[in-house]
Amino acid sequence: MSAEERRLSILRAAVPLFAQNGFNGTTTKQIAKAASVSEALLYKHFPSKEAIYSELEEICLPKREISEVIANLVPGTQTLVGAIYFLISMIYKGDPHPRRDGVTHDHLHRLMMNSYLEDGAFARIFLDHNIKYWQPIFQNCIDAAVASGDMLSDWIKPEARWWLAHHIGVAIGFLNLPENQVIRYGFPIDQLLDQSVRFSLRGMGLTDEAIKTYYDPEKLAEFHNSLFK
Amino acid sequence: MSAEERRLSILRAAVPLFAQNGFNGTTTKQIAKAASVSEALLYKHFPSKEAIYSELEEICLPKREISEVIANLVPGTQTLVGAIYFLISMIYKGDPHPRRDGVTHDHLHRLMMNSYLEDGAFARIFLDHNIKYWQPIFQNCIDAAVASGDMLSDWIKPEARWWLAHHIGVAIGFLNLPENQVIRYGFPIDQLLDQSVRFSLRGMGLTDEAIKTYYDPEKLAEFHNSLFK
DNA sequence: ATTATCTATAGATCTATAGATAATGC
DNA sequence: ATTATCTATAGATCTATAGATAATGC
Repeated sequence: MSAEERRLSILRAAVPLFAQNGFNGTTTKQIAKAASVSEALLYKHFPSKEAIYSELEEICLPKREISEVIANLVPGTQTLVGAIYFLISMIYKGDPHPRRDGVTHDHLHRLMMNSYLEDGAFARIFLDHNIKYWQPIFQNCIDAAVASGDMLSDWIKPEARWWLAHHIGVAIGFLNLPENQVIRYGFPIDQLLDQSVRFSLRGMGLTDEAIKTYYDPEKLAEFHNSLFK
Repeated sequence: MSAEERRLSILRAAVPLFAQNGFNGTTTKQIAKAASVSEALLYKHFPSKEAIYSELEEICLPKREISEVIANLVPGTQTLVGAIYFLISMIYKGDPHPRRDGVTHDHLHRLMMNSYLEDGAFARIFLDHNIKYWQPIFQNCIDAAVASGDMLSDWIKPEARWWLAHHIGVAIGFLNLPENQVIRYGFPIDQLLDQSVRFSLRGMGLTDEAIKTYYDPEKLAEFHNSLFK
């Protein structure tokens, strides 16, 4: 195996371990075993365990930017509703078909959450990468929705509209990581995505009329899946 | 020092360490040093490092339940708005004056976040404890707000109203833990609490009219502080 | 006498390196 | 020749315990 291939295979092997057990909970021995190499070889490719950890982002960014598909849709209320549904369901549940070979959504999510408890470096790289694609979509759609009267233009900061929807997605994903349910919502968990999207759309300032017109969870779930064909 | 006193002093010393560095990032040596005792003594009071970690909750629950103050207010829209503001600001920023000797809000928050990445045991204990006080307040206030026409009664599940407001609080607290800002909101960070509360109130189904009438951030900040006198 | 505490250390494990060997490509 | 890889191990550190000593309260 060439140096570069081996390097990547080590990183791929390290992702699930660091994701599940955090930096301190993962040993170089575990990584070596998962990558089927000796511990010594790790240090030929990386100066330290710390270096392996900090270079994980290299294989965690998606190859094909799915949000590009959305970027080509006509900006408007319908697209906005779809984008918010898509944003929240992607953060919460991830891709139906993973787009990063071997790196699942759960791994990525846990690496992000670990990062927020550390210096945030990994999270920053990942968010910066993604926000590039999302920001113009949201901005244009919001402008269009406001112009068409579907969205209130009041006290809310434009960026707060999508960031707080994003935050709802992060929260429902994060707080429901443990297998043993921590939060007892008092309603079936399979309604959580729907409730969160509606809550966010209304919080963002979309009128209840517009939500009724444009938010169709079944159609959106279909649309969501169609993006991954 | 008596056995019980020593036990608690060890737990108190361990909190900042586990909070900052997680379970695997904390050593028994560090705990012993922070508690000014020998490592051997730790094991007279606890069977293992794991046991120290899992018993931290003992000193993390507040002595005086601040939400009891709110429970005595008249249920209604005004109280609901106050309670939501209070809930979110407490999760995000914590008490102005810490109520758990030595255990700061930041420690508690980090222990919670670590727990969600583990088995959720600590988080479950803590949430169960608190929800007891909050749930009836929210339930009664929402009923009253709906009855008075200040709150829509539509698709939203009653429990989703407060849980998703709670989630917003968790998210803004969690995603802003790193000293180096990860999220670039595009508006001043000191407006984040206000934006989050408004977003939540609207998402919950409070009418914009009711928000205008009952939500006064300055009064609420004052009220918030008055609770800790 | 009992309780609280310490010193010393066992035994395991962890990160990282030194030095040797096998495989590859010119 | 160069590159990829391994075995073996140094040196540090980690959790936990054994056994001794100091302090306390009847």
